Amino acid sequence: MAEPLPAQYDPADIEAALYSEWEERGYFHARADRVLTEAAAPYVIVIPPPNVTSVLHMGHGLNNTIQDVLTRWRRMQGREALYLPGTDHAGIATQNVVERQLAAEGKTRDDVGREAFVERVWDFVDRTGSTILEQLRAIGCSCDWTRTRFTLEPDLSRAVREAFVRLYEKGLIYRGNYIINWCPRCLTALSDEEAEPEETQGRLYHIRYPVLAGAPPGAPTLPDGRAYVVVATTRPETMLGDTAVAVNPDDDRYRALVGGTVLLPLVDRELPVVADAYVDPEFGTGVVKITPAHDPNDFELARRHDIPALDVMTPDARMSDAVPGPFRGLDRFEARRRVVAALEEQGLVERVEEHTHSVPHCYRCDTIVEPRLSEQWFVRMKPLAGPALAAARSGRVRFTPERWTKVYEHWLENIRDWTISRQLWWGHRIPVWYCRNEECGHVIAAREDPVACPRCGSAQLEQDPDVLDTWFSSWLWPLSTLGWPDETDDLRAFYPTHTLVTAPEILFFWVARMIMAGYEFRGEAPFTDVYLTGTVRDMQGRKMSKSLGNGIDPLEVVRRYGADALRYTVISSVGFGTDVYMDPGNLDATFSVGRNFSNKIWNAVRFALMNLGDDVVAAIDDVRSDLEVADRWILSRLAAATSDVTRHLESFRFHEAAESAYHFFWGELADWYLELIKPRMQEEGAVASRRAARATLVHVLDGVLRLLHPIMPYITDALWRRLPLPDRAQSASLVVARWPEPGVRDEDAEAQLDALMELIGAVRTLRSEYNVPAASQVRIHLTGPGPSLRDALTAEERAVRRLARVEAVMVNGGAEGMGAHAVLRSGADLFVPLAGIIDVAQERQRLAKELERIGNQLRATESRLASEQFTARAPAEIVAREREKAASLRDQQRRLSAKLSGLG
RNA sequence: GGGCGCGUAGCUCAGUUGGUUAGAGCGCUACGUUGACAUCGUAGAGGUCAGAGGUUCGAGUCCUCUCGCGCCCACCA
Repeated sequence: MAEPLPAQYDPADIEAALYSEWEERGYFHARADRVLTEAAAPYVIVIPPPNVTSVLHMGHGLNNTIQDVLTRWRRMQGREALYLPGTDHAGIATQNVVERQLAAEGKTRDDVGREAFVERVWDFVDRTGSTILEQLRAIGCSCDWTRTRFTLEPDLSRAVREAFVRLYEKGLIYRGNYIINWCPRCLTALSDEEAEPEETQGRLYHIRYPVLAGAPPGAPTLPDGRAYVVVATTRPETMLGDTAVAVNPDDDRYRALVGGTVLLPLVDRELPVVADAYVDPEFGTGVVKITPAHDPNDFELARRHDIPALDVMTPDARMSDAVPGPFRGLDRFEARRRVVAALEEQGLVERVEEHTHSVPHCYRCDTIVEPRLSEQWFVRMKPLAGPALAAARSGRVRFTPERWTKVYEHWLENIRDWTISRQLWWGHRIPVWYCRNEECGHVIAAREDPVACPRCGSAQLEQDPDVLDTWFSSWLWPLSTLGWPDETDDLRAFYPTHTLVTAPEILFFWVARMIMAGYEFRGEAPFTDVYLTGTVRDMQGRKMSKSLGNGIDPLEVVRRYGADALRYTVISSVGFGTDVYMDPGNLDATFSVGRNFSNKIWNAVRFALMNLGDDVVAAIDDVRSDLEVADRWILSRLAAATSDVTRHLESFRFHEAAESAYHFFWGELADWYLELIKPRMQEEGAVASRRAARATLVHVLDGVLRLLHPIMPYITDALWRRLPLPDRAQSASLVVARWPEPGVRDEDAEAQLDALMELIGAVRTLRSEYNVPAASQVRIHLTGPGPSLRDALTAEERAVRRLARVEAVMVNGGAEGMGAHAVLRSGADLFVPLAGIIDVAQERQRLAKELERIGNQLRATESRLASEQFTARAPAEIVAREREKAASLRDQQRRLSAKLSGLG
């Protein structure tokens, strides 16, 4: 016999060693040739690449555990399972980290220069970039580490170039002057998705603009006699860049003003007044200042009316030299104060209102985004959106929970062009070169760095200084990680992938764009299912984040309770598409479910192993004829659990899958079956009974450990290896063992055990209610037990005696003297002779209350049965059930009444 | 301004197409070291399923409205 297991489960004893072993044996390695030449069915999950700078948090813990559960489960089902890991270079995020390091040395990126800076980032990434991947190992993720990818590695960069050039050649990538979201701190453009609106308390300033020509009749006048109109704005500092004023064409108040001019205060510029339907006459004063260079709507309006744009800010959002002297160089918010002060001095501020509106913030650094006129690269999205939309509508790509489909569709239907250039250094350099030969000026987008201009032959080429949005590499991830644009074996074997597990926050950033890229570059969606997880939040409902300091470190949880405890807890907390709440302040309570369950598994199996002894265990099929009712019952329950867990995993109902396995293991196997067979295991004489119990036990443990393995890989594999399996497995580890087939239910055995458990429960309840000391034995009398209970008693009376501390079971015994009384659902009455312990008055009261309850139920049931609508329309089995219920209730009523009168 | 989601036991949540007595874990109470497990066992208390109407033989589940939370989208300066 193997070494006995320690009584306390210590995950640290087994986890690290097991993981190395799994990895060394190549269990996580998927082989393309099996798919291509042996027709193995693949199952592929490509990891949402975490930022290369990040450290594991509970969001990853949740996400990657789900991915690993799916991967391990499919692997056990015999699929060629690939869980492909990797990291994202995360343009802004990573650049920020290194810039902060430089700042600590008192330097900026410009001080070191582009080349040295990028080198420094690579250094940093090389040193720290594998942290998060190591951490994924610690939580047990069965990734194929031989295929680890990084978005900025050469192969993937080649994919990025290929994609860019193809789109460019198709005319889907263009460069233009537009208002984009600009982060004045990161000094780069942001996509619409990267600018996050936040409700902000601001002010609405009403400013008087003197009218030069076209003053509306009755317009108010300034002390100097000039007429004026009032313009409302939330951003007075931008008025320095006003180049027009607009009103609604249907606004009668300002009809005279259209075509006239006003004078821009502080600057003394003459501004034309135009009419445009964009202006809402209801809002503010109905007169809008137009600042084309600093507001996207104004920009569009200015285009329509051919109004020039005047940029009045520097990239870091200070006022530029285009504004009057006193304001030059001022930060935008300081400029706002000064502008307002100057206007007040001149009596040009009519009033200031409090005003709540949403202001876009940089998703990386939370700085208020500045709309800025600049030349950027864009992808035309409309043509790409079509197939992606059709995929969702046809169900080719399924979203779980389904409601996300609508959100996805809505975004695609209203898609806008994607700003893909970023003014950063860390990332994929835009593969565009400009010919500096003035007579040529050719623009070249190329897969390979060109040495000379293909048009004029000049060697004076200059590459675009910008890099591409990080998501421009991410959207190719399922393709590029498998080798695209080359036609690799991996690509042929594993594309399209199967399940994408990710957070809904990046549905637009990433998921939708991947689907578009999949169709555009390979004519096929990159995956079949998208499972959107909830967000991990603290008890106040706040998202866990580093800055709030409310996070839970998954590694801390692994250290304290083990990876399996973490995984079980997380999986069982995953409601269907709802957020997950965890208490960072009380890890013991939060992870008690998983920790306690791990310990239970450990001890139950340990007990089983101690009892199984050294003899060879028979195969279940060799003991069929000797199986007793308890054996048949647990086999039937295993069949039920197997089909439940499988079904729930198939529909992404992780909570239910975890709970089914948990309930079977703890509530049925440990609580009942192990207790039921204890005597049989130790009996020397009854060879067949013992042999059947041992065979069943091993078979059931084997089955349940398999069911639990995807969720709790370590403890299940460690224990499974110790099982004395009759046909010592084909495989040496659960990782590559087969997922069990459901097996056949045994209704008869289930009915018997239900009755038996109910009887034992009833006796226990009585003992507890009447404070019968644990040590004292009682006798029970049963009148009219049903057939199931009768059979069960014949087979398992011993169990009743032991588990309920009963010294004798008397069937058909009448009422004798005073007795406690319980009504069993099976219809049997139970009397426990406990003379001298029972409070008769209390018992009478109890019986009366019970009678009333039964009377109510009976009335309800009878009236339902009396209703023709019910008998006519309800399904036959429901009606039959109601009839049985009524009969049973009447029976109970009769007995209780007799009992009550018997009490005197 | 549109759209979506949530509200079930003290807490965190399950409850798949409407169908027996609405479940789990934690917490709480009582008893218990009966030879796997005190990270345990047995028993128990605790719910007008947010509220109001409706559909139905039957509603936690479907519909309408109200209240309270949360999220997403949107160019009202």
